[in-house]
Amino acid sequence: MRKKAITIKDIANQLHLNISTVSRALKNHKSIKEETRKRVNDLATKLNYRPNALASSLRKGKGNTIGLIVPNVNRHFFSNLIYGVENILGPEGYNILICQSNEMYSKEEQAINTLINARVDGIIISISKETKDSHHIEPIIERGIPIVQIDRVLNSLHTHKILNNNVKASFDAVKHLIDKGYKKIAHLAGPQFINIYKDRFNGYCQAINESNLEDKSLIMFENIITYQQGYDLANELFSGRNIPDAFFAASDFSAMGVLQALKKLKIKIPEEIGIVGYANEPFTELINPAITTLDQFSIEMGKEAAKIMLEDLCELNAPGKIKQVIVEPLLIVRESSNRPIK
Amino acid sequence: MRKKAITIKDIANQLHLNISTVSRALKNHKSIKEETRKRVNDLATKLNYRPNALASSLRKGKGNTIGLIVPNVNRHFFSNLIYGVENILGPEGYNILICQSNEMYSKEEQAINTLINARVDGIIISISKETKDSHHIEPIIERGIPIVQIDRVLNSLHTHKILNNNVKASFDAVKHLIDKGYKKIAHLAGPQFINIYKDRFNGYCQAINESNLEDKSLIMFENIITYQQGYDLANELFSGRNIPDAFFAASDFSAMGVLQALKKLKIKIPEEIGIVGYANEPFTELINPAITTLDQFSIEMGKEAAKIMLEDLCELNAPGKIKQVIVEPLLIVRESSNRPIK
DNA sequence: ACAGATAATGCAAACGTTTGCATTCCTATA
DNA sequence: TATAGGAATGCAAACGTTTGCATTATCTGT
Repeated sequence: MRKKAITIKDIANQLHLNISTVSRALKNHKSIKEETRKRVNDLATKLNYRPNALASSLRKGKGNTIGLIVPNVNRHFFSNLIYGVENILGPEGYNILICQSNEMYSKEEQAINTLINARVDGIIISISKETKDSHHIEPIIERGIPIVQIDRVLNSLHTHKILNNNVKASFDAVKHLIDKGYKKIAHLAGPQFINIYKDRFNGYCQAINESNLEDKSLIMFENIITYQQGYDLANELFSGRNIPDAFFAASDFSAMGVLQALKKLKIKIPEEIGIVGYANEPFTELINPAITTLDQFSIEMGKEAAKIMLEDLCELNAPGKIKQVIVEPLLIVRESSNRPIK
Repeated sequence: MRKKAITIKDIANQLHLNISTVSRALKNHKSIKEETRKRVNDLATKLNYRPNALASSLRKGKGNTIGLIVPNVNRHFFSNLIYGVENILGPEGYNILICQSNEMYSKEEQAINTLINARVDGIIISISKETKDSHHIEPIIERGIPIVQIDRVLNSLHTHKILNNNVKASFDAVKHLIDKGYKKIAHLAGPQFINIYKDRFNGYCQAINESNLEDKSLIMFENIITYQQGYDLANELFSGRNIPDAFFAASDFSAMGVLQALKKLKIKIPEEIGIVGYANEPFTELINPAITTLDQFSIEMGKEAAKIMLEDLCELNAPGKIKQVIVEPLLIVRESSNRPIK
């Protein structure tokens, strides 16, 4: 039973003005007499007039909306990205259209179509696990829609990018473990076809190789990123003999799994075994011992993406100029790796 | 340098058809010959045609978009709500426009305006802390835009509501502690002007009052919802004499604070002191001892809200019929309160 | 071969703005 | 007094669809 909305036409009729005059009055156009402007605005508020953004967007050819595609909105890292993006773009008058890929290529493709059809002014995307080619992204580029890739990116795609320096961060983390006197450091890695996990592994390798460790062999366990995987692996390892004395995990969750397993086994952390995680999940500082980890500044990353988007939208960037922001994660040393140096 | 987009007009011209025919062909209208339908569709894909959703929405008077207003997108509970909503509404072809109030009335009001102007088909909202009147919500109702309140609600407002049964859940939690033999149960409460915290306090009161405890006095500490507040309070309490033997916290974070403080003090959990939190934050099951808590089914709540919205949008609901869904949280008993009953 | 029905397509208005250009109405100046 | 010039407003097209109604093409049965 929705009653029809008030339009500028209604206002124009009541005031015996032309719609164009009303339109201009509402936009504070300079060539409108102060008096009529007031009359128009007064009536508008009295009638509870709301401009129809759809009509405006259609006419102007842009909708003040940007699309955001993430694998999942409820994962800590991604919801922080959203938060950052919204915090910059919201106050600038942009609407945020949210899409989830649920880690599926097909849904990502669908989301892109939706956003193109909605005539968004720009798209910020963190790609799904399944995404290995940019076929579905081409239409965005063809249409000249500004696009920013964030964290999980297709390197081959020539777009703005916001990246974490996963290599450096991982290098720092492992270096820190070495400095603390750990000599046999294992890496709990994520799937290597995802750029961020690959990079974390590389950082680990570099640090080991550049070290003065006698034994520079790499101990890498792939696909250990959940709590349970970490927990099980630790138990398995410590029933054997050749055991590492430190873990650098590509995920806080697996680090947590290891930590809990070790605690049950009465192994002293950090005295006997050191642990470093990745992502600075909220729980890492709440647990005892608190877990050393890397903060990714996820909110900042979202903000950076939004800023670059904004620059593109306002055409502040030289056309075709590609920007790349590398965010340096910060090693947060906590108890789980902080043993006195001998 | 955005080249102009293909429209049905372009297709019509190339095929010497009328735009209305093209429009109908693309929509699989029955009165279009199979052959022309194919010709149209083929050319459309060849030209990479994308329907302009703005134009369509304008013409049809509805945009297949729903607005979602939450205090913060990156809080676990709210991002789960979003996840639930998106999971139902996305596949139905609805776009989700996200707004944050940042717990401010003014931003909430602004968000509502934005959404009305965008001509969303419906609004799902979880109100901010500051929101105590519904003045800013009236315009939504006046316009007959379907609205669903979720979790944090204005009770006085006659709208669909998705609620957690905070009273019952809290009652259960405290009852559980009593059953486990705890005799002096304190409540760490949130700000009492927010409905959910008020309800949790009420559930606590009821359980104590209905119990067989000798001492039925209520021990309530208000505004203890962060980790630090819980931590500090516990330390303060245990330096005195008259100390509780169990805590029911309205927040997992303060429960965690208490737990860590007690662990440092070498107090045995759950043998000496029992702890129950609220919300089933991820960390509650990762810590040792794992924290007993209440799962709110936040994703389910989002889904329920979306479903009711969908019913309204499809006019399946009798007009004016208000629905209210009460989600019953589930007590998840873990170690922190699970001592053997004497 | 033709009326009448049915299938397929075309016409034009409408959705609510924005905006370049045209028009009107003043006021100031020569 | 005629007029240039600016201030204020009006006119109408355009944005890209959708849709009721009108029109034309095709078919059926007699």
